[in-house]
Amino acid sequence: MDTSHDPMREIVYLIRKLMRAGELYSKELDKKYKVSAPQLAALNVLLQGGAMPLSQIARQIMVDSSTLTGVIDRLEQKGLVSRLRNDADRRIIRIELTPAGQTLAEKAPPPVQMKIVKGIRKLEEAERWKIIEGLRKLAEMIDAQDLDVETELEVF
Amino acid sequence: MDTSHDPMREIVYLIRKLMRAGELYSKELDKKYKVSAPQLAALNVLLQGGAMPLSQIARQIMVDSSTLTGVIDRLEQKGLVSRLRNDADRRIIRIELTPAGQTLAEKAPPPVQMKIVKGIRKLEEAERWKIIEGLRKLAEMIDAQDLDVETELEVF
DNA sequence: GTAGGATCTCTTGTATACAAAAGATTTGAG
DNA sequence: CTCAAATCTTTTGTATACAAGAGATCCTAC
Repeated sequence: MDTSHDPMREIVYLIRKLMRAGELYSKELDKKYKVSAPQLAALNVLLQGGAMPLSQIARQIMVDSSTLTGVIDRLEQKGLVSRLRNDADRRIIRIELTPAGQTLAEKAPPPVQMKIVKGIRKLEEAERWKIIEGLRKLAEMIDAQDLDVETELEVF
Repeated sequence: MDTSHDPMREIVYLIRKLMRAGELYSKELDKKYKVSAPQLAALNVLLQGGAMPLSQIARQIMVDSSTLTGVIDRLEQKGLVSRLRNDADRRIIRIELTPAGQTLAEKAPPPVQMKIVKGIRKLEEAERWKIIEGLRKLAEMIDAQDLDVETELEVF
């Protein structure tokens, strides 16, 4: 994709590249630790926050509940978490780490795009802050707007 | 996810958020134009570069060939592209836009994360360049390294 | 000319992802 | 108290994604 003349396209291209790196990192994690990045993300949330409902984990790692159901299924099959029906409100299923899950969550790398982190580590402090500020601004923009494809036909 | 005290985690969190925005944007595109973001990306590459083999499209939009097979399948079912067996080298299948595909590729928004683009458009010129430079650095880092999960256990 | 490797596409298997809707349960309005 | 609305998890359907390998075809040595 030729991005040499359009800053807009270049940013999008670069973000796409970062996304890919994240996906490849997940595959690598899966090979070495037998857990994917989303699975590890869930384990980490549980390690930090203790047992909690599925919906709360979903919010924290920003995936749909229906997606997380499958993720938790696979973690349960591996014996890393267990489901507990809440007696006070029987709609809620509390997910908790098993001892094996706790051990893995403590020793495994964080559920993130490590290649990116490696890259960031090599940057100067000032560079790092420039990136953070830029990304924060983008994230704010995304929060503030709603999705609206229709009105954007003339953008490019 | 609490990112208040760790710049590393914050960057990763923000990138994750941008990734999600891209996915949601694709769903929205699909609803309005009946083509997803990867499908539109393929159409755009064809619009820019003319008919070309599947493998070349895959390289340009940075997906695996096996992934693109399915994407092209769905575009073909919708009558937006057609497959042509190359006579000189019968392994190669040239993908080309149909008239309908051409029309759609010309009128649809670019195959990108429009929410992000909308955000970027609102930034000052200087801000914009800060972000681009930061992302470029990250992308360079990612290019320069190989994936290595094992040695990263102590990072956090 | 032919055997072995390289290349291109497709198939199979697994894991995300979301939307929409279903099922179970709780809450709230009247 | 009861019935409708809201909430939580799961199911179903569709679309990415990659790895590994199969199948077809081409190319190179010999």
